[in-house]
This record gives sequence, C-alpha cells and structure tokens, in this order.
Amino acid sequence: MVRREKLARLQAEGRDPFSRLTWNQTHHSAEIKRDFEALENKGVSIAGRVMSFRDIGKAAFIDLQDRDGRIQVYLNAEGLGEEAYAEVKTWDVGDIIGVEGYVFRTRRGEMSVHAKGMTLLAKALEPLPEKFHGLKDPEIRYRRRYLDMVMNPQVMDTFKKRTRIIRAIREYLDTRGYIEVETPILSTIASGAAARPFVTKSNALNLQLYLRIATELYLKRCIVGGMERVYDMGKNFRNEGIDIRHNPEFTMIELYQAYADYKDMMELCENMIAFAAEQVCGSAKVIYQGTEIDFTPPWRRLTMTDAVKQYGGIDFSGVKTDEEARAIAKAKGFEHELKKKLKDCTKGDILNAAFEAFAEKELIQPTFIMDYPTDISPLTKQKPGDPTMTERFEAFVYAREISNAYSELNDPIVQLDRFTQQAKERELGDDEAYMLDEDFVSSLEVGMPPTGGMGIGVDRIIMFLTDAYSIRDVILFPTMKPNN
RNA sequence: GGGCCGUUAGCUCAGCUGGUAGAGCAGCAGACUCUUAAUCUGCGGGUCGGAGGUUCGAUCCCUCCACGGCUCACCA
Repeated sequence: MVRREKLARLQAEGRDPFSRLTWNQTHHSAEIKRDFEALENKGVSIAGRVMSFRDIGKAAFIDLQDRDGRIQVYLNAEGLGEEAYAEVKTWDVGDIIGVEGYVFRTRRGEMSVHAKGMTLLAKALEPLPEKFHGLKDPEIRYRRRYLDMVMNPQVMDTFKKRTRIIRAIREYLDTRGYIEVETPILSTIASGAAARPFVTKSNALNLQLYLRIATELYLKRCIVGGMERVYDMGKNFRNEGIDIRHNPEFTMIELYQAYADYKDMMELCENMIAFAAEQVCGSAKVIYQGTEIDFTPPWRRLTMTDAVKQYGGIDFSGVKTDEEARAIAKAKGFEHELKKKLKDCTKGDILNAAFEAFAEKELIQPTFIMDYPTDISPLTKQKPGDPTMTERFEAFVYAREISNAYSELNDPIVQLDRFTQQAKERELGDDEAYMLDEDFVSSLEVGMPPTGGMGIGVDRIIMFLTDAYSIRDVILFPTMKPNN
C-alpha cells in the first residue's frame, strides 16, 4: 500500500492523522542523551520525524529526528500490544510521530526509547531523499530548503548559529546603550549607498517607491532627534548581480553613535565581531575554508594610500593633481579597473581603483583600510588638513568587505554640495550615484552632533563564523528564479 | 550580461565510437525479537529538462530555450 492509500484508509476509519492537534513533547533527543543517567527507565514523551525504519520482524527500530537530532525508538508487540504494533508497521519513513515510552540502552549500547504508545501525528505523502547520500542537488537544497533541513544536519546547525550570532550582536549593542529602531523599507528616495534599488508602487498613494538600499539617512535623523546611540538590523535590497557573496535581499546592521568618530567605530567593530565569534564559536579564531581567521582585537590598521604603496608599489602620497594620477593609472596599466572614462576620473577614483586592483585581494586577516577619497564618500567628514580624503574605513576579511564606517558628515552645506556632485555623476551615467534626500539635509540643519557610524554585512559575518562558502548557505530562502 | 559545466527512476549516480536505459538506496510483497547505510528472497518503477534539426535510428551529434552551479563583469 502506498502512502496516499494508507492515508485514505486512516481517514475512512475516522483516524485522520491530519486531525491531530497537539502532542505533549516532554523531552528532546539531545536532552535524553545528555541526561541519560538520570532519565534511564523514566518515562518520556517525544515527537519527530521517522528517518529510518528497521523492521526485524517481532521488533523494530525507528530513528526519530527532532529539532536537536536523532534518538532511536525500540518497539515490539510486548510494549505496544499486537494491534498497535501491526499498525505502526504500516507507517513510513518521513511520517511525523509521537512516542511515549521509557529511556533505556539497547544491548549494542544505543541510548533509546522503548515505546509503550505511538501516535501518527502527520502523514508524509512524499518520500524523503535517500538516507545515505542525502540531498546534494543545490537547486533542490535552495528551492526546497525544508528538505535540506530535514536531510542535512549541518544546515540546521548553521541556521541555529545564525540566530545566535544575531542575538550576540544585539546583546553587545543593547548592553552599551544602543536603541534598536526600525526605519522604513519603502521610501520615495533610495539613498545612503551606491546601488541600484528595486522599484515598487503604492496603490493608495499612486506613487513609485523604492525598497531601501541602506538605513543610513534615517538613522542619522534619529541622531539628530537625540537618540545618541541607535541601530537598525534588517533587510536591505539591492538590484545587483547574484553570486556567492551577494543575495538581492540581505541583512545589514547600521549603527550610529553621537560624540564618536570612525576610530571609535573601529574599536566597536573589532570588539563586537570578536564577541560574537567567542559567543558562538567559543573562540575569536575561526577556520574559514581551511584558513585560520583571527578576529582577536586589535585588527591591523592601514591607510588606503599605504595599502596601495605596500601591495601595488605605487606612492600616491605625493600626487597632487588628477592629471598626475591619470598618468600613473596609464603607466601601471590598471585603467581597466576604472568605472568611468580615464578623463573623468579624479585622483580619488584612481587611488580607489589601485587599491581594488592590487591590495584588496591580499587582505585575508581582519584589516581596517582607513582614509578613503572624498569623491567616493559623499556622506563622510573630511580629514582635518586634507579635504581630498575622508575619515572613513572599511574592514576586510578574506579579501571581502565586511563593514564600512565613518565620521559622519554633519555640515548641511557641505552635504548639499556633495549630493550636488553625486547628481552630476548620475548625469554622467552612473545610475548608482547617491540620490539627493532634501529632508535629510534639512535634518542636518537642525543640528547633528559629531557622530560615528558603521554598517556591517551581517550575512558575511555569519559566513565566516559558520564556514559557509556561499551566502546562500546562510540565507534560509535565497532568491531564485521560478522553475516552471 | 559573458564564459565553462550540469539537468538520466523519489534520492545519489553510471551509461564506451549513435542501436529506444542500469546500479545502490527509497518503494511494493514476504522472512526475521537488539538493529543502527540492518540482513535475506521476489517485484514494479523512466516523455533521459523542453523544442527543433542531422540520421534508417538520438540519452549520446548540432541549434535554440528553461533552470541551476562555478567563474568573470557588475556590486557600501
């Protein structure tokens, strides 16, 4: 008899498993194994999914999987009664069942539950993937994550860790006086970052809206309003390419602290991530894809100019004009790294391109790259004494950017100039240039204290702490095309 | 968007220079009171991702399409 027939028979007999409402689950598998000495011969009531069924005639063994793992169930006619034992034998791998019984150890030493009563709580009409090789096809794993979770314990472990990492970050900030807020996801202006937004529409307002690409400009309004320390951790949406490091929707935390600067943000960044690593991995040192990454503070600090000097052998410290910089780009042959035509590039564009071409890939251990060109940092305060550079850093791990932070620009007049410059970039064809947010500029006119701010790609942190190769392995339901 | 690779039974995979498909597990029927990838006996299971083309004949060769993976480009 196949599964649907078995279900129909049960329903015809008035024993529809789908009509079951609750089950008194007194213990989980891991608990029984952990507290075995205390629980031996005691009654327990467990529930879960049948992962294998080894029928040896007058007795049988079931591997029952719950949230925490698996526990073996031993059943025979003596324990259940002839009728119930025969009934249980009609159940299938994949079914959800409840088991009441007592804890014992089999002759082979396996900690098990000896069944005294068993109930079918839900019927599985679709068979599970193969028990030994499991589910490997990445397409099925991502599309039907529930199967991936059932079949691959590592997946459940990763997503439990994800939750703990996020909780560790919140704990770190909450205990330091940060207020968590929720800023809008729908907005008429998608600003605060350089990225193409998703576009949607409000029927009620008859208005084109964007999904947020950053929370920055709203969080700074909260600083203007007097919150002093504030953060938003949630989804951002960027209409860009998809690869092992990018999912169109991803989790980012942005935080802002009044009366602080980017150096304070550096300390916060390294301490917070080390804290999360210790909480979840038990150490600030983790292995990522076979390489040890040491998050122990303090992380290495290096200016962008020094990084380019060290890894590219190019010294920009004496370069004064855009013309000189263009000549260097040509001579060193990294013009192809530039996003704009060479003649439109400033010294800042060229320094940044040199950094990306020569230095970025070398930054394996956590490193802060400090002092970014003003041209590519429109929301950032300039360095005292050098208006071409800003008080900004990005943190790199394993050649990937994990955070971006700065001493926030709080001069409304300069801010408006920077937005105006961005508008020109947009006219030159850069559809990722920052959009002007006039209300944000107005908020700065009300007065924003000197402030340090930082954004961290939460999924990427989770990747490092769970040794995940792809961002899809830390996002439960990654963005996929429909397949029909 | 470009390049490379993949798509065969529910799952994991074979399938040689072109002759209309196999294994293991899962499933079904049976045996077995300590198994744990249980074992043993027997049985069924496929529009070979889709559409065209070449050919006497296509899972195999060619073209296009779909989806996925990797990679490059793009990307705070």
